[in-house]
Amino acid sequence: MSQGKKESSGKTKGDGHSINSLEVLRHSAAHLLAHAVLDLFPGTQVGIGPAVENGFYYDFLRDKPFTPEDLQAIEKRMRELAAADIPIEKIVLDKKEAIELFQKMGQKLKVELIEEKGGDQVSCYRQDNFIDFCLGPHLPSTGAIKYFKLLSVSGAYWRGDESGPQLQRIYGTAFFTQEDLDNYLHFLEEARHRDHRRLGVDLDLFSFNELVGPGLVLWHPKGGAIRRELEHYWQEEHFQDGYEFLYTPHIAKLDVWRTSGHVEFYEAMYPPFQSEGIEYELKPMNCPFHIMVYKSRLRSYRDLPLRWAELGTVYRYERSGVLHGLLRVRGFTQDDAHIFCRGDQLEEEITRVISLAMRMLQTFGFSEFDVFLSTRPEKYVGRLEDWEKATEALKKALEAKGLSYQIDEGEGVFYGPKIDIKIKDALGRSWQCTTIQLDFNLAERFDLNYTGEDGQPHRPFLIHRAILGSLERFFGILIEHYKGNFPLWLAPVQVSILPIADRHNEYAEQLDQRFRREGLRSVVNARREKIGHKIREAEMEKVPTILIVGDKEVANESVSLRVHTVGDKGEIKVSKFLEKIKNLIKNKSITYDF
RNA sequence: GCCAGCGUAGCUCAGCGGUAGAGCAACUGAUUCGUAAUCAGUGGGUCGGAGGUUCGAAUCCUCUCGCUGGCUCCA
Repeated sequence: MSQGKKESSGKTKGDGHSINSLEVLRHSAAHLLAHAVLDLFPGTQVGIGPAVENGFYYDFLRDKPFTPEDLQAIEKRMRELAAADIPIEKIVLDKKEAIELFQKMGQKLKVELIEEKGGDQVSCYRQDNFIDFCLGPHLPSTGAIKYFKLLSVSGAYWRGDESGPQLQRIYGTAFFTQEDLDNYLHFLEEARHRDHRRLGVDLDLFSFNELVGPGLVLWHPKGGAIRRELEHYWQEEHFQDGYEFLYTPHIAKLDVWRTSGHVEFYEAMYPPFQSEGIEYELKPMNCPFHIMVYKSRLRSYRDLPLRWAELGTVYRYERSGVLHGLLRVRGFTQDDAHIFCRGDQLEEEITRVISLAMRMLQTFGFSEFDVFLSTRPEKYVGRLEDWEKATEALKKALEAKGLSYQIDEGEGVFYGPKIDIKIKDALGRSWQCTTIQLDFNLAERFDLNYTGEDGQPHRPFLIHRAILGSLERFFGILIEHYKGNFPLWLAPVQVSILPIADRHNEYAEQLDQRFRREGLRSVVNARREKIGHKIREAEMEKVPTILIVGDKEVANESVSLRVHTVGDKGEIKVSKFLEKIKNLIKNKSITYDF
């Protein structure tokens, strides 16, 4: 995931070389950070310190770890250095000179960088006693760095190499105005409020358990209600789009993963286990099973395309440090499908998948998409002409849908080109969900064929695709996107009925039963509490519609409707309420518009 | 997996070498009430786990498990 908060400064338009750009400000802030660290902790070596999407960081090599108190002290020192308004000047040195200079300062990492990257002339920036090897540009002086904050410290490998030394990375952010900084800090705060791990506990949606194991999701009844709706919706959309449904096992003989090549190439496989002397393996993917169904009989060109979908639960050994709530787990359910088709059907099939993806994602209220087309990498399998044909089909399909997309040249996986679609959530953050991938590898390894018009065997194209990605992950994204305020059709409890006094309980129960018969998820809160208390409880549970029933409502066959986050909507006839709520649910309306 | 930080009641947290605490939640009783917290009482913890130091450990040390922020990884 990328934290795609939009820069709000307006002073940058991606122009990294304008002196007024946020990028320059942040890069200079990174230098200021390194300057402060060297002031306070002499002997520290500096790595690299670039501006990044939402701020900047600088990497340091030092024996002792930085503590939160150190961070505070560093920030204080930065403010002092900024207040001193030290001029930042560019100096150009001979490469040899530069190496000697940094060698003398004990900055071995910098020497390494200069040796590798520096030309005959090496550009450096100096502010007081701090000198850095850097292309620039920078602000004219440190005084312009006013609105910044250090955010966190973490480990980072030198040059991203796991076997190399580990550095300490200090993250911070900087803006041109206090308002922009405040907005960003507010955004971080808002993201914390929306954190699906927090809301998962508060709303009783799901949990993890130490005994059960890390990365293994337990869906609670309320999360289960949401999943059930997701699955129904998913199945209905796929049925309407001509898919058929498969169910396949969670384990298979290791041999199938040998044939598929996973044993050799896929790192996230769990270790196999033995039974009756045969090795079995938990499935990390569904593809081989679908392929085996394909191969269960001869296929004719008339049979194609075949669109086979499965909500298939797979298990992948993700390294312990990468697990993250529902967004990165070890057992998850892909909304998977495999399409077997002829070359002449390719473009049409891909277009259909894109349409389906757009339709489904829009249903959840996602309206902004970033689309990426990844093309053939250097190392690849399959025939060049198939790659070209498939890549062309992907492009044409995107163009047919009028989607603007970015080409990631050479970034495709080795087995085929692909389209990835990222959605933007309510906070503007990007999440990858949909992926559409051609697979020349498995088609070959499993020797897939169909009989053509000519009576000869032909290799079908195999498309592997997921729309939501995985149910767990998509659930997590939805929780954050809606901030737990699910649209009516997804809300675990849709209606909370609150009798004012005991004598209204019977009426409340009658309503509840009637609602259930209509397929609504409703509950009665007959606790002997004041109505204000029960309203508070329902509001905190984020129940979309709250129905208060007392003497008046019993007499009128009505309810008093209160809509979550909106407030009191007044008295409404039960039949009218039912009609409206059923309509909102049927339309999968994002808002509750009573 | 790596670096760092954190694990005390269901939740949020205090206590940091001398008999385990608060608020909320839960439970019991009273209250029968009209749009975001009625009052009173009660129960609840091998202080993540294991070992060690100490007369004495939630508190100090070691190991381990889990979580968090990153890195790396996600053919």
